[in-house]
Amino acid sequence: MDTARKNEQSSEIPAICRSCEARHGGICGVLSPDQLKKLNRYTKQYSYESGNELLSAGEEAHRYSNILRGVVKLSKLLADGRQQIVGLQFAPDFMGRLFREESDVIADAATDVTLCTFPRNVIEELVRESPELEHKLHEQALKELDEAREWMLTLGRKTAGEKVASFLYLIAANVDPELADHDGPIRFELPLKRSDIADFLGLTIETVSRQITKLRKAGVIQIENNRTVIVPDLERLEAACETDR
Amino acid sequence: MDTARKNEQSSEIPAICRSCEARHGGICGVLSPDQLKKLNRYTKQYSYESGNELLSAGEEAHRYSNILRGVVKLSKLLADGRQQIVGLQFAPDFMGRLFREESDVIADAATDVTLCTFPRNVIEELVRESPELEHKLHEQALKELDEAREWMLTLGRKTAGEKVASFLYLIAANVDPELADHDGPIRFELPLKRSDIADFLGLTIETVSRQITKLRKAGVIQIENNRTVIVPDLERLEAACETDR
DNA sequence: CGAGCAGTTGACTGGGATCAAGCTGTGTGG
DNA sequence: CCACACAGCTTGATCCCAGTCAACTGCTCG
Repeated sequence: MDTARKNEQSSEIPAICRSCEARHGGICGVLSPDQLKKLNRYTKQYSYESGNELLSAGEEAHRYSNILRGVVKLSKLLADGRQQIVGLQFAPDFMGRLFREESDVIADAATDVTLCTFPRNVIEELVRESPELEHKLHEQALKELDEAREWMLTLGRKTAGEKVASFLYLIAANVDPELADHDGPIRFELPLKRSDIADFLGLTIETVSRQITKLRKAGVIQIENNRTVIVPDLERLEAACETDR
Repeated sequence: MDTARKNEQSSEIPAICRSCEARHGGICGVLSPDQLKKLNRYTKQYSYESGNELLSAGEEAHRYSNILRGVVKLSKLLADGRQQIVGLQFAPDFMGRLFREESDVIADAATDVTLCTFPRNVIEELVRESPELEHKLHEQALKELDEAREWMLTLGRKTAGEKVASFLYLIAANVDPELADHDGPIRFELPLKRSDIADFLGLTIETVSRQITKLRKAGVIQIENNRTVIVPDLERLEAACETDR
């Protein structure tokens, strides 16, 4: 019977995976119990404190990862130290540049982070034998491309005030996606400190600070403890993302 | 015999595909003769003059395309008309956002463009039955993501002079990839007019013009006819991409 | 208590935007 | 053939937004 077969299969799923939240949204969701068992033989979990480097540019990445907890910032550097954050990744995203020896971005823990890591070659072999896995990763890449392009518009054409509003909106939407059509106030922790926000927006920390103050004085947001933000009306914040001229 | 079999197979490739240059670098290269024949039943070629719109944001894309000739710009708009180019595509790139009803970018012909187009559902069916095709498209998506992130660094952290140098360097490298380690002068046509360059760099046309003049006076580039550029020493141009402070 | 990090605020500066004029090539019609 | 219009580009004068430099607050940790 079908349900019996399902139960039998799921009983073969490694215990550590069965209790793993990343399995549902993450790439492991498309793997068969056998594949999960194979992968599980080589996985290792690591935890990092906020600020630690997970992967540096040009370094050969021996392992890929799922993000189980926390926020990872991907950034790029110029020779003289100027920095730009080019992506943020949240659980249960897959992290790592497939089909390439080395990464050209730096990955840092923006918050405390836990990763479930696997060796390059194991993942690449699984990708070869599982079109579903490749499809899943392909979709994630397209999603990241959409996000990067949206962000290029922000970086290239928005004012400082609009940039800060856009960042807050991005976090508000990402932290609680199901609140998108919810009308009440939204409250969340910023995963980045001011200097990271500045690196994300192509601004300085002073400008970020001033624009946050401005949004606060305009009543669009409220601030607690520098890191906790309350958005009383998400639509007002959304409007601030592109009307500041 | 193997070679005989190959010849027999290749004789089944549709004539129009056999003479198509995009087949080698493009996605069609991974398709079997049978798949090519199937696809070929639904393909249509279209040509567009520079400036024409190929696809508008929010519009449902019924067809995907290979770019056979020309340069396509992908851009995004804000409500008040501010524009940002978020990607450039050259032959033989594949064009279209897979697995999504509608595109969130506008595609315009930056130069005269010829496309080989196919219906959405045919491509998506081929992707489902051919892991090689999905892999090829996945790799292109990752390449575009790398490019987008490189450009985010330029948009967020470079000065106007560095931005313009970076753009010229990008074109010089893309137009003639095999000239990468070639020492002599490089000469090429800019595929974009000044206003497009400005939209690509997040600048105004006046600033673009001034910075081009500055590079010309510094001897980094020479200009003929506003559109033709000569780079006597690619390394000097490369240096100008991130040392302008 | 002091050291040090994160954030805010103020005064001043400067790079790129804005506004405006002029230049150059190209096509069009008399 | 010239006169004209127009689009693409350049150059100049001025302005303003965000960067820079600096001082200060608040918090945490030793």
